[in-house]
Amino acid sequence: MKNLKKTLKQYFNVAVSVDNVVFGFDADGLKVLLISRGSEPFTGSWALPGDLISPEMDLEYSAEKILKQLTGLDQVYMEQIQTFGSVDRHPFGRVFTIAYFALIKVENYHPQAASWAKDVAWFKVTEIPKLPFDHRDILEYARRLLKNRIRTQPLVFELLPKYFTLTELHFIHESILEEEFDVRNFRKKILSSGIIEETGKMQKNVTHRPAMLYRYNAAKAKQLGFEGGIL
Amino acid sequence: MKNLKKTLKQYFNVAVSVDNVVFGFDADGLKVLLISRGSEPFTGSWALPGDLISPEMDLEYSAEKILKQLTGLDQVYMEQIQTFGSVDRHPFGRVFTIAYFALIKVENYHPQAASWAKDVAWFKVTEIPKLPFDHRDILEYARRLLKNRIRTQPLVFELLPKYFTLTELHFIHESILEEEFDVRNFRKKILSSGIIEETGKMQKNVTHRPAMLYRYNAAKAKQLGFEGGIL
DNA sequence: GAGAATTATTGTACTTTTTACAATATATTT
DNA sequence: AAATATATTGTAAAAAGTACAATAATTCTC
Repeated sequence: MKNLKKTLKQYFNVAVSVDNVVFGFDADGLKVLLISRGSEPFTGSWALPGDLISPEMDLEYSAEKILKQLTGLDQVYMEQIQTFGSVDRHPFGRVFTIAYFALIKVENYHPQAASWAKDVAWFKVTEIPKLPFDHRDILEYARRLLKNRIRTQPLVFELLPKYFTLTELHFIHESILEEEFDVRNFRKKILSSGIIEETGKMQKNVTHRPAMLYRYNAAKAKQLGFEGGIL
Repeated sequence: MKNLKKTLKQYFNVAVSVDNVVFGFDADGLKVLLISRGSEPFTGSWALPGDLISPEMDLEYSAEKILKQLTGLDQVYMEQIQTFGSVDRHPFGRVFTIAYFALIKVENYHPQAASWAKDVAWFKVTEIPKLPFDHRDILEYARRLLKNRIRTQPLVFELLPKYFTLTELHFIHESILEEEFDVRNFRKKILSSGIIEETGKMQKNVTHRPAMLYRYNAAKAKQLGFEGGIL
């Protein structure tokens, strides 16, 4: 047993971190939240928000905590996407990182300083600066995953405000899927699915014909089980 | 910097393991490979094949190595599925485990002893014994993932022999999806997809009308990009 | 070797879903 | 009042999905 313990010791010699890919959406398209690193290594570089995990903290909780520190938001849609474990991905030693993605409504977003973040900013997914570690790979992986998920799960509603127009819904699908959809067919399909409902309200302060506002009907979506997805 | 190093030390105090969910398929249905543990903790218990990762070994390589030791197989379809990181999932300390699934052709399988496995056996996915750690959760997660993937990716061909009958292909879909498909419609659809092709060969040594043997056409599947999947 | 047993193979009509395509409506601005 | 900007709506044709049952080819049994 003594021997076993000694052997074990060499394994308990690595670290694990969490990195979050935080997606947001506005009139400009799909965005990702990056921080300017406040600690070594790569201090000052734009990077995915992440941190090492304390040995006494649960994995999920660690991911949520980072997001909370950064955005002040709780109860955000998060999903674990992949663990990256190349031997040399971190200059300080062997660090596995577990990537999560989070979808937030930009309207609710309140940036906050964090010990590990000197600055925070949204970047269009098509205009990402050079990133340290393997963060670029992680981000691309997250984009692919989001793209794959979006057709079969109602994730877009995590990114849109509570009330939204069909045009916004249309645009977010086109942004994420990088593909165009016919206006009439899109509306027909989304409306006949029953997962969104009219609110009776209209768009205000726009310089053109105001659109009707819709809202997501989570109960209906759940009831339908979302077989086959939205589009 | 000295201070930083000291702080870091408390993080480099965890271990990471890999656990593989190895699926196989035969006339009985979908199977999972379990080992009888050869080391502490839970020695002698049936469990998922897995091991701690050495700090100097890449993640992917670790997962492949375990499978190789166990089955003698190389170049097997493997995919990372999820990382499990509850604080108390391992009695020896904080151990994150990264789960992979592997799909193997039972015909190629040659069981081998490994230091961490006293015994190896296939279990029907519907008849799994009590498992240690959170292996039950991992297994169920893998089953769900396989079920979701199978409609949109040609994974079944990783589980079937090189030459197979349409009845086998039909049965494996029904086994994994836990759902029945009409024989005529199934055949019509799979054949019209173009991803399998006739071999001209027939089944032999069967006690009834022999079936035609087909083979997967990977080139065609790739060319089609598999939009929409098989079923 | 005739009939039984077992699995393999095939088509058609109906329903549903997807696709292609363009004119009109409602608001603000000039 | 006209120009500008975006919102909203329908129809016909094609493709895909669904429901459904009879016949064919082999071995086995007597």
